[in-house]
Amino acid sequence: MTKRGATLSTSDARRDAVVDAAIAEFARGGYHSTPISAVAARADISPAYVFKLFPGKVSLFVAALDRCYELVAHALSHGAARAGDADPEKILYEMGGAYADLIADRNLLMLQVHAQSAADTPEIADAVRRGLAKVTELAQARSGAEAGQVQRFVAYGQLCHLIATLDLDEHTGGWAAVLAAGIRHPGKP
Amino acid sequence: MTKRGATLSTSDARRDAVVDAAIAEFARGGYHSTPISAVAARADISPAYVFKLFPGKVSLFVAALDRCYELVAHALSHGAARAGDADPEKILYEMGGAYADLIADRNLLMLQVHAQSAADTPEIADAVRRGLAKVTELAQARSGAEAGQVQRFVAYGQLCHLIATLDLDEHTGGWAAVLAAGIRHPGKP
DNA sequence: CCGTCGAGTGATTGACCAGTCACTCACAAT
DNA sequence: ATTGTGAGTGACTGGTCAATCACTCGACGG
Repeated sequence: MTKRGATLSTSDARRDAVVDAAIAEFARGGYHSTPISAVAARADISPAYVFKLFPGKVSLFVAALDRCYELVAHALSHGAARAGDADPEKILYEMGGAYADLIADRNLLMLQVHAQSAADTPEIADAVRRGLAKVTELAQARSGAEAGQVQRFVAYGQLCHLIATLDLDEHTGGWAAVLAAGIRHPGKP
Repeated sequence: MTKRGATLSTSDARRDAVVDAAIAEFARGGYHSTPISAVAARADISPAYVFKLFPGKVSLFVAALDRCYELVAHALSHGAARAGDADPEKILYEMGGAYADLIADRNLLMLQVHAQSAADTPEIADAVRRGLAKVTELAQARSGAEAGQVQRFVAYGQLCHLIATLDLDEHTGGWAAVLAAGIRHPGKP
């Protein structure tokens, strides 16, 4: 997290704004089909200036991804806090609910999907591993659950990504209802 | 499945070869960063001829994806057959094993990952939904398992994709071992 | 021997995009 | 007033890629 609230030079503020724009744009188009100019336009600056704030396209994507996992970790942490000191299963359930709330707008979710697909770029793969490590360790530490429960937690998170990406719900067909059952659908209460 | 073995004009044989090449190349680079010329080179034809065999890049990708899900369905079907009429849980377990064997070379796995990321193209999203419907219905019908078990089956399949994409194994760190526990790692016995 | 039909290609076009560079402009300190 | 500094941009470059088209070549029937 860049030190928001601390004295903040204009260019650091810009950098943060560009990261926000990058999350939105990369979530829409993915890494390879999102031009820097789209991010620049959303942040209301010129494409050239993006390259003064970040050394290249990859590092901008990585910055967006780092921020994404930061937000996810933050949400999970709050979910765990909300559950208090219930049993592990219940704490994981609350964390899942907090995650569902966070990704309701789909940006953070799609960014993760696109990142997985772009993981042949080593810097991106590293960022995903870093983020996933943080999330996994946080889920395990805060819930006190066994490894198998944490594994299931992440697996259903991945399933949730698939469901959201494909816009599945019961009206898509019986098979879709099987996959989506009990998964809080992003964008719906 | 294209009628392999039936009398087959030269151009149909080419089309099949191009689909094979497309699976390999799209699995490497994903949809947006794989040029048609790469597929053409692997199939030993000119890029121009690819456009005579397929109306455009999207339909080539969709053809590759359709074939991918065909192979997956075939593998699951064999896994189910191997299990005989054991209990549903055991049949699903065998199907999972058959899937792990199939995707040992990662091409079919990575193609699915890339397809999910490219699902903002409607034709691709349709193809993924079609394939996933086939797989889900097959798993349910052949195993006789309840919806919840089938859902878990697919969720762990997605987790398996994540693990393979990021090359996770126990030596990546403790958190990776949590996620990868009991998952047959592609490319290892 | 000729025509034609399908396989296959070379060359090109038009668009797009990552990254660079020289430049302007506003402002602050001396 | 002058100078220095950092924010911000316009214009350009080199390269890539999807798609098109006119073309060649060989096989095969008459």
